[in-house]
Amino acid sequence: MARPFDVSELELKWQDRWRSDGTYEVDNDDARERYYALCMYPYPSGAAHQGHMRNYTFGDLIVRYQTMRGKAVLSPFGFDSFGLPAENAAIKAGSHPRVFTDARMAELRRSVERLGAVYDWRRLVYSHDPTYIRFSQQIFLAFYRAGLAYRAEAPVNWCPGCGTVLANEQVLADGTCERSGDLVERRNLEQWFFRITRYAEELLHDLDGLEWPERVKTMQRNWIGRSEGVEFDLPLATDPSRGLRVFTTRPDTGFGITYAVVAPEHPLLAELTTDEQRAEVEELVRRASAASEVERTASAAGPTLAKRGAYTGSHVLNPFTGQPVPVYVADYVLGTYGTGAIMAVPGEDERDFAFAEAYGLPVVATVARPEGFAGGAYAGDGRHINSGFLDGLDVAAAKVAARDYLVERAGGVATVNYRLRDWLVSRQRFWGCPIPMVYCDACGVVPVPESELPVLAPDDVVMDRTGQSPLATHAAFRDTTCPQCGGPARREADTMDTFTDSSWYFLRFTDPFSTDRPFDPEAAAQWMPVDQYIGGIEHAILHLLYARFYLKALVDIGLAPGLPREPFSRLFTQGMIRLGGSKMSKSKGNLIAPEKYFDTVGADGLRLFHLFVGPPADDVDWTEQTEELIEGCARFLDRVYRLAVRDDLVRRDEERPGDLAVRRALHRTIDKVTGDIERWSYNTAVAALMEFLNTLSRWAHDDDGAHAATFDEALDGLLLLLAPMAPHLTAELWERRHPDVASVHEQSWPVADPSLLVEDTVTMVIQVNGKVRARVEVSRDVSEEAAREVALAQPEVRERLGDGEPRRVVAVPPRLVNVIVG
RNA sequence: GCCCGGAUGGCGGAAUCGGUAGACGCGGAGGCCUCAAAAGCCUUUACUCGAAAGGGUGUGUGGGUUCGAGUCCCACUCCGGGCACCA
Repeated sequence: MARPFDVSELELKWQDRWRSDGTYEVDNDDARERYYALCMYPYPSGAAHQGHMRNYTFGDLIVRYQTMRGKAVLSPFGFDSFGLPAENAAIKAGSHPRVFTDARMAELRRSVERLGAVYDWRRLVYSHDPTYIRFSQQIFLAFYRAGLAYRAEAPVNWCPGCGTVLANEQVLADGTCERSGDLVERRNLEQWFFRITRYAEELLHDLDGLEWPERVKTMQRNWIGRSEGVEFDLPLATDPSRGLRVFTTRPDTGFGITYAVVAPEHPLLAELTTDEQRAEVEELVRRASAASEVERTASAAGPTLAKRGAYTGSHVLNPFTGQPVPVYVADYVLGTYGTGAIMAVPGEDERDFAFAEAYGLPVVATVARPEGFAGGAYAGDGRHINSGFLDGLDVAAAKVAARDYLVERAGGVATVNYRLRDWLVSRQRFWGCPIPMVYCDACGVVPVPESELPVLAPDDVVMDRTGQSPLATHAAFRDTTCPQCGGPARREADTMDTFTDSSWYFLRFTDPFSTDRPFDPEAAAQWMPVDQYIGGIEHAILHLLYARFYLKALVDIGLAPGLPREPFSRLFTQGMIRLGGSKMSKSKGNLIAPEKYFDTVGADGLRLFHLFVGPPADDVDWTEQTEELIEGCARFLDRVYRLAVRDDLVRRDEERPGDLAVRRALHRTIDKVTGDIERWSYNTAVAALMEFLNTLSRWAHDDDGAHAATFDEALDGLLLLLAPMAPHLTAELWERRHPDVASVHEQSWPVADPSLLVEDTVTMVIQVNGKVRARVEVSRDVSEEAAREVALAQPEVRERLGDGEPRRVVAVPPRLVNVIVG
């Protein structure tokens, strides 16, 4: 496609200028109003793909727009540079992961700069920077001192063939290792946890004050999973003085308890299991320990369920009826949630019902079914039946009465339970931030003194084929002396989850210069919270929850005094780019590199495409047609260029009646584009600019010529509105038109003149029985009466009305009148 | 399986508060310009019946609420994201 100008030359010229002028560098003592815009820092997978381009196009639009609105905009860039892919690549190449990672970071930075996205590069932050490692470790130690970090046993995926721990991603659907094909085992290891559950209530509560997409807040609420209920004892049939502790949110259904289920990990299981049942129970426990949690909680119904539970041979007593009910063990009950045991009410719980059906257990309905109810379990509201003293009460009232009964008679305690679990941060890997702990035979677990930080992984390692972390076997790293007693000690060989790095990088951006602490709290307080955070919907839960936890904890333990307790006041989650039906990512190998577009349609063309293709929150399917859409966007930019540079335009001084319409169109466009940018509707903002260009060029090419002042106002307005979207072309055209004035990006964002926004007349729709039959021009402030009269006078209405009177007339002036006849 | 989304012309999408369905663009058709082509410009384009005027149908499926539903409610189908060690 032939362009009327040299795209690359033009764009590179402006990118050089922005870099050398430091246009988008901001200092911490900037006097302007602050604005912190942030795209989630990327994992450096290599040269950018279209998902990155989309992300940074949105982010850069905001940076430039807010700058034109007069703000000091903090726009930093960094890399989430630790992680599994680099380690895998290093194993494959037999090199050090840093070599791979540094190269990929440079590549990605080049693509991002070529897009024309502007950052304060002095503030670059990346996870494997020794300075960053040092402060990540300092924070870990502070968490440890505050009791927020502790050790406990937790299972890992163990591949016996590789002799190493696998990530969930490396375990195939059939439970085998993707590398060796061996069957993966679950093995318990002592590992480090962060006590995020201490903040469960606050993490839940504070969501209310955030300007986040509702669905992300809903996902987080469900993830935290607060439920109010009762914990109580089901007395053992053999010894009623002892009990099986269970948690339920439905104490009201207690009369319907027909069996109980314990998790395979439950401490009482061995005792509950009778000799006749032992073989069957042990078989089930063995199978369950090999399965992942998703597998265990999957497919609650269906024929496979029959293989997923076993009778223990024991009974407990239903505290409501006093009747003995059997105790089962089943894999879908998790040891980590609640008390690891449940009371089963198949009448009101679908999974209990499915299990009861599979094992031939009785079902008792304790809530009256609505008429026509045909299902098995009924979870809705209704009057209680078959429930003794609860009969006749609705669910809410029965819950209270049943709870009081359990508190009195069954050692019950009203409790709040959370689904959220503590955060397991240990990773048996090399390419991550080392956990700064030492194990001494004499002193036990000893933190590395802060003066000895950072603890860095050694460089002289060979990433061998097995993938086992070299930290565990590297003698010079492993063997150390105890900071307490000076005796021989071992270093912790595990590294931290990379989510720990991404949980505080946005704080480091506010002050990446401090060398004695993670960040200066005063500087951070000036920028925080992030005004606009942008990233993929796939981060809706984990990253965004961990980062929220980190900031709250940092404030509480004194590392971030004066900071708000929430990091991201506004969040936008962009849709993903899909190619062939799945997410575009390096790991899937379905990438479309942006480079080829830089030379043809330019960064501006590609940016405009990402803005125009659809709502930013929606997924984009990359298809054959995508190329043509991109060309269309470049075509629009060409038309802007030609209109701006043409010298054969007839410029006249006297005004004509049609000129006002162009000014009105301009101000309507200013109003529309500004509103659309504020509400994340970039696709319609671009459409409005295209529409305005159509109006403007049609008018300017008219034989009468263009009124000079109107033309200049309109074209300048167009360039200003387009500047955050297509920054290179608009900078160039602005400079040609105004060589002595500051750059378009240093101009103020245009403001619409309200007097030019109001129209005198509007189109009113006349409907008969809800179908549009006529349209009439009416005054904006037409009265209801007048609207009604106009409608009834329309021939299309009279024709359908005949001699009769309308049954009803609904008038909504000045939009429409609906005449109901017949 | 559980939690969260989505579905509108040939295609991407618009309709911001329950009030004109299809803005804007892509593609297609016709034309202008040209020796010709590319580029550019102009007209047209939901489907359907009709020569036209005009009529009917239409926002994944089935029901409901309403004067009026793409938008609200109920039930479903299909597609996508997350499920705690990919990031």
